[in-house]
Amino acid sequence: MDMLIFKLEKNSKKPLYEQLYAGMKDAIITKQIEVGTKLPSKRKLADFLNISQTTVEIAYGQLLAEGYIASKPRIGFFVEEIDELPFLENKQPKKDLEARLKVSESYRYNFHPGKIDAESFPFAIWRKYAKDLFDFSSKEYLQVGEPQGEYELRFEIAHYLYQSRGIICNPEQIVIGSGTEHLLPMILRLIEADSKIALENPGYSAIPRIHLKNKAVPISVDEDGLIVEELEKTDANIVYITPSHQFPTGAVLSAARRTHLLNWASKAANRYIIEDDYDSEFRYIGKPIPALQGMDQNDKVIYLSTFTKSLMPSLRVAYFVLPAGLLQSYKEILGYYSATVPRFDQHILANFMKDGHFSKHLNRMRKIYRKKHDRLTNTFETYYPTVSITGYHAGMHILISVPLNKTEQELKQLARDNGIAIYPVTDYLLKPIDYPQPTFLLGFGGLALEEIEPAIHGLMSCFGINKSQKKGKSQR
Amino acid sequence: MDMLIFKLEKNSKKPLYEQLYAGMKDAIITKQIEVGTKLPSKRKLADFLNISQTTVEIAYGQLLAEGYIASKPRIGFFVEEIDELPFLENKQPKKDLEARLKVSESYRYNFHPGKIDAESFPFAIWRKYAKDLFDFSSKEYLQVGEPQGEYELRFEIAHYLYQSRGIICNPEQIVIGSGTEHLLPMILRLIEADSKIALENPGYSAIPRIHLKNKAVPISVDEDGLIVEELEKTDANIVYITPSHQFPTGAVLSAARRTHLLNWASKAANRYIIEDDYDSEFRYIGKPIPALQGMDQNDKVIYLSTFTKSLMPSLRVAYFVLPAGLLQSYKEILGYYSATVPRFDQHILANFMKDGHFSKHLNRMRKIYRKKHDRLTNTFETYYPTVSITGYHAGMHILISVPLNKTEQELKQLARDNGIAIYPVTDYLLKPIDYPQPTFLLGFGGLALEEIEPAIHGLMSCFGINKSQKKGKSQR
DNA sequence: GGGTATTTGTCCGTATGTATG
DNA sequence: TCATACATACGGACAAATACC
Repeated sequence: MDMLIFKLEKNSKKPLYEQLYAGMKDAIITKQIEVGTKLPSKRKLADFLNISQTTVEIAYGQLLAEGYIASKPRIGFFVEEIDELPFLENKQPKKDLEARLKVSESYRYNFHPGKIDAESFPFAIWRKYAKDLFDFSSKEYLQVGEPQGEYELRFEIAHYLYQSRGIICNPEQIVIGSGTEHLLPMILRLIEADSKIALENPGYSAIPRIHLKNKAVPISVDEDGLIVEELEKTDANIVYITPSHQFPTGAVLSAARRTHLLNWASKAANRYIIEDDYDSEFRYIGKPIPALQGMDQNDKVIYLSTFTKSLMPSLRVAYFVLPAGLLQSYKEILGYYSATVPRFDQHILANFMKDGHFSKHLNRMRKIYRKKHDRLTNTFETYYPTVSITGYHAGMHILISVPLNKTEQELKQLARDNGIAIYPVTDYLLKPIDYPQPTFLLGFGGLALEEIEPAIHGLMSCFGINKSQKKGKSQR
Repeated sequence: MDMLIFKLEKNSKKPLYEQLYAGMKDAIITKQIEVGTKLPSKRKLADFLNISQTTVEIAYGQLLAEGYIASKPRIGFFVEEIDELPFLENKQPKKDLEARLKVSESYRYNFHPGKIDAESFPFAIWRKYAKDLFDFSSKEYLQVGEPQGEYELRFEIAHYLYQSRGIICNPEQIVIGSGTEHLLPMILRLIEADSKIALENPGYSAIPRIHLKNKAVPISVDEDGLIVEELEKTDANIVYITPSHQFPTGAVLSAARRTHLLNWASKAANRYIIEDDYDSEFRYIGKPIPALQGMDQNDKVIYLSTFTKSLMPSLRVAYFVLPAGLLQSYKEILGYYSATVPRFDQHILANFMKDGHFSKHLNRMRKIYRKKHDRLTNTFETYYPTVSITGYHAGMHILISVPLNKTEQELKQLARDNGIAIYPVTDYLLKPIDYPQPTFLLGFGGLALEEIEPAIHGLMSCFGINKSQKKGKSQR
């Protein structure tokens, strides 16, 4: 005991027992105390160190719990044999974490379509819900949850879908997962092993890559959305579509095409429509576009959506709604899959929605994004009338076509060299399309309102496009 | 103390101590607790109810002040004789909280192999880290994160793997995702489009279902683990294996087989080994089994693991470590996938690990699970010597074979009718195997230590197996 | 060798500091 | 400022193991 010299600092921010615990653990690991040695008794050590018995007791208790020592009741504590790991020497060289972290985000202006307005997110409220959850949740939440996702969240989603999208479903039809990219393969497995899937061209780029094996069929898109007539000519039996705001063109599937599409699906048992409603929450003019799912009478539409845009990308919560007819197959084929979103997060979100914060947030964001959207389009219309804009009036991005003779990749690089990130539409092509002019996606979610104008001016100036002189009205 | 069931609601407007006080007072008045009974100590009760000692103290103090209990310093609190008040009849009817709670977990004893010991989880610490994260994290965490997962978490995992599994890798090789079921398809896509995968039989049941399309080849398992000779005779080029504790048999892949397997892999460019190290953290005798990955010289082993058992299932964090040679293909083929675990959770876990809580927790849990494991095996050895046990000495489950002439499904149903859930090994078969006796998995993670003996007695009695008379030592 | 004092881990009630809202 | 609750720390009571006489 004499050699056990611990420097305990009573005024340290670390509690006494922690210091004692750490010191002894270290001594044991480094073999300063041999295996089998009897440790000084609680009282002895407490006396020696001028601390209380309880303090020693807690420290010993911790060592005991972690297996460093063993207790023989009424005899003493003894140092245990530690499973020695032969490779514990020479610590791993520390990587320079800081340097690494700087790499990712270095753009002055980033027009990434996946960015949201983080500044306007009600972080304080979310934090409160998160904290409350950890305060009040039971340990049951540590165990594995329901495969389809927590009932409470599915309930809130069903409620939300009914209120804002006119979709009638019950929580049993909803399946929660992390990200549409991961839900889609599940849906495909559900429908049929060797389906042939039709995709919008251009379209959400991750999709074709997911399904290289299922030979994907590209279908063209015009200003009325997916060209259903073209789909009919193929032998695809599944179509993945973004009807309310086609990604990336922004086209809305016309009413005629909607009924046409539903008819197409009803003509064969193995035909299905996967409706991705990823950003329908943000629509700035006219009435909200009802979901295809709501018009479907034949259990043909699988509705897919996500909180990525409407809340935050990092939460990774997405879901699909199964038609009643597919519920049984779901249970047989996919029933064993565990939901991929941590239960804690599911409940935070469910509580957040239950108290109305989600709808409130959507209403707020709609206004904010509308302002950004208007600023963006107005800036182009006012200063750069030669740049044509498509994909108006909804979502969190638009498409611009610039009257230049350079390639999209050249222009993209040019912009990046000037600290501006833009995204060529060709990145989203499954099959080449000849665009008359270089065309880019501009996502405006991640830019502050005041940044939008300077960002556009910056972009145009590095493209060599000058401001038009007829600078009439500035913006609404 | 066991019968003292209080329903404390943390989010009630009534303070905790008030609820506790009222509950105890009620119990004393209604004579549910006899006069003179020693109440549970502050610590015990606080622990049991998951509240602080002080809270219990205040409640006891109030009871003390009102004369319901008396305090014997340093001995305990004792129920006092109460002048009975005649007008205190018919309390409000008991809420059927129990009924509601029963819905989800209707088994008295559930031997599910996926359950962990939630009671021993350091929830308070986890909660602190969660809260801190929400307090101090920036809004940047709302945006989408790195595809492979947050660097900080990958860094901690790399460190952990080095320290405890002898695996040398850097964070760039690690990919984080939610659940091994979702990571596996990614790995398969990475390696080759039309690989043929070999699986252990019996083995982790979700795997074959994931890969119905890739024709899976079952390979038998004996007491030394996967029979590599059998693998060699097939044309499979990928093998999925659980070397450190075969699921479900518990066999450890022998040293000879290990080198044999690595040799097999080195013989063709497209051969790979997927090493699932799902529960290697818990090993109760002998030295830890080093990972195959550490012995691999040819970039043939993809190491796969998860926090499901070592921390909690509901977090859904799993990861794989790519050999350096596959990094380039990863970036090309899978680089666009977003990590599926919410960034918040990734950072909570990373911070938790950084401060050493994860290793601490593992050491603690190893001890706790060892106790349960010993209790489980001792009970069988002592009372039911005709039941043979396999899959010893590691993990969170064992295998038992019962000397009965009924089918496994019959016995399973029999047990369930008696409120006990057990899991037939045949549920994990890819190809039928004839077991001489009905064989079941018993996962002991989710049962409290004290529940284990009664659970076994209950199970055996409904099977009609009597206790052996030579009840020598009860248990160690 | 049997009784007794001492040592020991375990359990306990109490007190104080601190964070939160 | 106050109520609530948690973390930390103190010192005594108890019973079993041990050492001593």
